[in-house]
Amino acid sequence: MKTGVEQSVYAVLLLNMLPDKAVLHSEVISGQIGASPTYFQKLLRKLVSADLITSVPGVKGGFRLKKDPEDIRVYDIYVAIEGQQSLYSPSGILSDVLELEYDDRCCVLGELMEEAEESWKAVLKRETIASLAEQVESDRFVNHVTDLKKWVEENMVV
Amino acid sequence: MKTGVEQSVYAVLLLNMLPDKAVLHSEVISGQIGASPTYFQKLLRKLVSADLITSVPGVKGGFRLKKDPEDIRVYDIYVAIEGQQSLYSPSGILSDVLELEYDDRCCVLGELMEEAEESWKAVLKRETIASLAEQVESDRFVNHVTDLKKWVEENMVV
DNA sequence: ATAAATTGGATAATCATTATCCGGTTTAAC
DNA sequence: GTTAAACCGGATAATGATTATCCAATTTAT
Repeated sequence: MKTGVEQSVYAVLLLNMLPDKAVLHSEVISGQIGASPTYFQKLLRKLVSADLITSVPGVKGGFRLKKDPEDIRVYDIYVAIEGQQSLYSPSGILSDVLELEYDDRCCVLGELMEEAEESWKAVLKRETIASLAEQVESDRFVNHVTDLKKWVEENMVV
Repeated sequence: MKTGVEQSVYAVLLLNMLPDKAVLHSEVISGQIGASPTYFQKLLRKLVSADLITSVPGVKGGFRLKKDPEDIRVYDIYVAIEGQQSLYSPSGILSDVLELEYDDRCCVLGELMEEAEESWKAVLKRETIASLAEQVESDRFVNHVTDLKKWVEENMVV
């Protein structure tokens, strides 16, 4: 998996710590995450296009969650960033070898890989931002999270 | 997934059609699969290093299965080609953010991705070359497979 | 001996991801 | 209004992993 997805998940986790109506400037987020600011904007925009977060233009602008954290699955973020393309893109090798018709392109290996991928996606669909946030708070990181929340309050706008 | 794995699986399926002690020249295989001959040799060598196939050097040399098809899992081929590296390589972003100790690097997202990957691998571990070959034979491709077997007999050595 | 195959290393080409730049639009504050 | 600060979107370069090529060395059947 590409790092873009990982960074995006953490960005959404940060936005989830915002109080109502507050926003976070994109450079503030990318700075905290340690990502390239310009590239990170592209990622944020993909999240906007996917209706996961909202953007506020202009001075005092920034980004904010659009959906409830319970309604944002890790899988949604994955799709928003990487698109619907699957991990496995069948090149139709065996199809050529066996001179199959177009309908049969979904050959044995393709079927297997598709099943494997569905199994992979199922795990990502199970977890939401809310459940992740809960883990972060309840687990071993409680102290650090309070620091992080303080940082969010210091850097948020409006 | 990279095409190298896909090509390798089909190569092993081809080798599985060989009668005992016969071998297939690497360029014959890559020609049938439609892969770059020189790069395909690298793939075959990885399969050799993983003890999945055997190579016979010299005139009348080539490649042959080393294990029984029942003992070659699709997952074995995947690991042979791509190595143990996981789909998800945690960049430790949240670790930095939360200033975690090294032991805690396995943060929430990392654990989730690991579980997803295990689920993905499980499907690949389930299927073997033997079961794939069985599907190919029993399914809709029976006619084509006999053609393919004829081709193998015409192009094999010894 | 010779021809034909694999072995292994060094190296180039290709492609997707990541990163940067710039002009345009929106909005808060003066 | 004017200005400053933010997002928007397209074009484009840099990076890195995968794929591809070449070449000398080794092995083996004829």
